[in-house]
Amino acid sequence: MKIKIANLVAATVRNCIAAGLIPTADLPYMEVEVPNNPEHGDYASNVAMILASQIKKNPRQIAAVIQSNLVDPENILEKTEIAGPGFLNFYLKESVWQNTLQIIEEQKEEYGRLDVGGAQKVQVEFVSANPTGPLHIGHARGAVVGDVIANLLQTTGYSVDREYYINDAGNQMNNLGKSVLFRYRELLGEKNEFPENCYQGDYIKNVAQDIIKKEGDKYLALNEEETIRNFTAIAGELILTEIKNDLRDFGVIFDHYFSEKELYENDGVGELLESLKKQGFIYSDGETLWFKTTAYGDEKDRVVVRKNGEPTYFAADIAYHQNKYSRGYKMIIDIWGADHHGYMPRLWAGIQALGQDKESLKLILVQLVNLLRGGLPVAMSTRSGEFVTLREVLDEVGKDAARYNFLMRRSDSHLDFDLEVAKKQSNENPVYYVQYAYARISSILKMAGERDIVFPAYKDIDPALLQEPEEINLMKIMARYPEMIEGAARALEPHRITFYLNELASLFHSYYNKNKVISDNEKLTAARLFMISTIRIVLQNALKILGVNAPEKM
RNA sequence: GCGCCUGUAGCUCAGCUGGAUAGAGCAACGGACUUCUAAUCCGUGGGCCGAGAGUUCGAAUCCCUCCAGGCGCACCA
Repeated sequence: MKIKIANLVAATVRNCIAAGLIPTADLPYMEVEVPNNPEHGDYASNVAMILASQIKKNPRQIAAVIQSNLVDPENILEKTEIAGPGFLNFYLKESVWQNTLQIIEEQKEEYGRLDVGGAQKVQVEFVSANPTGPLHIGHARGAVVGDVIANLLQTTGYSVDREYYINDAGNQMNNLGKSVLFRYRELLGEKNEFPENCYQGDYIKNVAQDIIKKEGDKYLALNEEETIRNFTAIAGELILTEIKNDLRDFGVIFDHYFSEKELYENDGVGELLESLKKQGFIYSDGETLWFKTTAYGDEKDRVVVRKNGEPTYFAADIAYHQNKYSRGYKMIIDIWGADHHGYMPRLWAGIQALGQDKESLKLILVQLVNLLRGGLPVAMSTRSGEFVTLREVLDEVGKDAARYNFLMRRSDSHLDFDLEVAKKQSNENPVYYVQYAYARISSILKMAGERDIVFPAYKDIDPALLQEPEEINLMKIMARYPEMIEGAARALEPHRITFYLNELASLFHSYYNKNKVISDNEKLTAARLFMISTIRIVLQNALKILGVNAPEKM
């Protein structure tokens, strides 16, 4: 709808320029938007003011010229007004809004599905936590944000893959194996001091226990180095399986798990460094190899091969991103914890050295979660093993409330997550507010069925009966659903959906309290049943993108 | 010291990439269940948009300088 108005304005301005009514000017970049104040029309445009500054004329005069020459081939305008400093306000015919009821009913779960992406290949990489311990609350936010961004892009016509990068190569994995070995010995009665830099969490004991159960004490007699390698592999495998299970129960399913280790095994890193060296991006200071990231705006160059001959994480990461591009992705989205922001210029430099456009790699920072319980901070420290796991959050507050809570804020704003509030089934918890609207509609439709009221077809209702202000507003906001989705997808901002849902649910609850849907008036009942059914469709489509359930009953 | 993010109602946050009189939820206060679900609704109060200068028809939004909080500044990942 917004696009229709924009096109209509653009066509009019072009006509006016061609007819000499407006002194020659470029067709400006202009805004068509929904005004804050509904008294300013359904849509408003600032063209006249933009043109005014270009050609130095009174914006209201220009607006008047545009207004009197408006072309409206589809006859959707009720009236237009010139207001304020020179806004053009457009009021649309009610039939336009009523017509969206039919569109929604016809398209059902397709309503809001767009093809702005043109099937372009996109990869979203997220979570990517080291398999050295279970996922905790901090990973959960990134998991939901990544998942919903992927859903959004999918629904707007991109071909999306979700990928998890397994950092299974560094020395933190070696520490994991070591930690398990210590617990293993401990459980088998050997006394030893547990080293500082090892993982303290109870899950390490569980892994050791598991090994004892399956293979007994045979590792006590074996070579330590080899045992650590074995335990690393076993523990990594077990923990990764747990991570996958947690994510699955959180509603997050990945298409690929990409192993850093395989990158080395296939010599991706070595080949990459070789080719970058030929292009002059790599130099040696005699002991280490440096990447000239300053060539692309990084504040200093970065080491890619250490003194001891081992490539750094950064080297592997460039190779990884080269691999991504080689798989044909046109847009690559990485979701990171905000504590990694210092790493951004480095990676952008890396992919530009590969000949890729900086714009093709979107780096999204998700701020850390501030975990509370009843208003008081919950202490968290990974190393000591004191942290709230994703599993505990799932058990305590459930998937829907957890996901919704993480989606209620812009991802670059800090988020307080209060376990007590998230768990409460009350008005403090917005997820229920939205779900309740869905359940209420379902309940009304069910009631209508029980009273043998046949659900009407669009041709059998008279949408002009929907004259209540709340009804008009409901139709308007539903008509804007696709625009909201497109905006959220373009900006990669999932939180816009929760705000939209809250508004739609609020309008519905208000309407519900004021009006009866099922009444003695058969025609009115039919029209209202039809409308609330379309509300239910929109609620369902939006909730589906969020990965939150839409319950028939609550 | 340098860099990134944040600063909007008592609290938690939106504000659609520069628009018109800055909005929600919670909390506070007062009302509405014999009714299609009260996990709801209706009403009332509440603001130097961190501060100061600047850009222009127009700034919470953009530029600059400060102030405050968070996070980074590895041959860790």
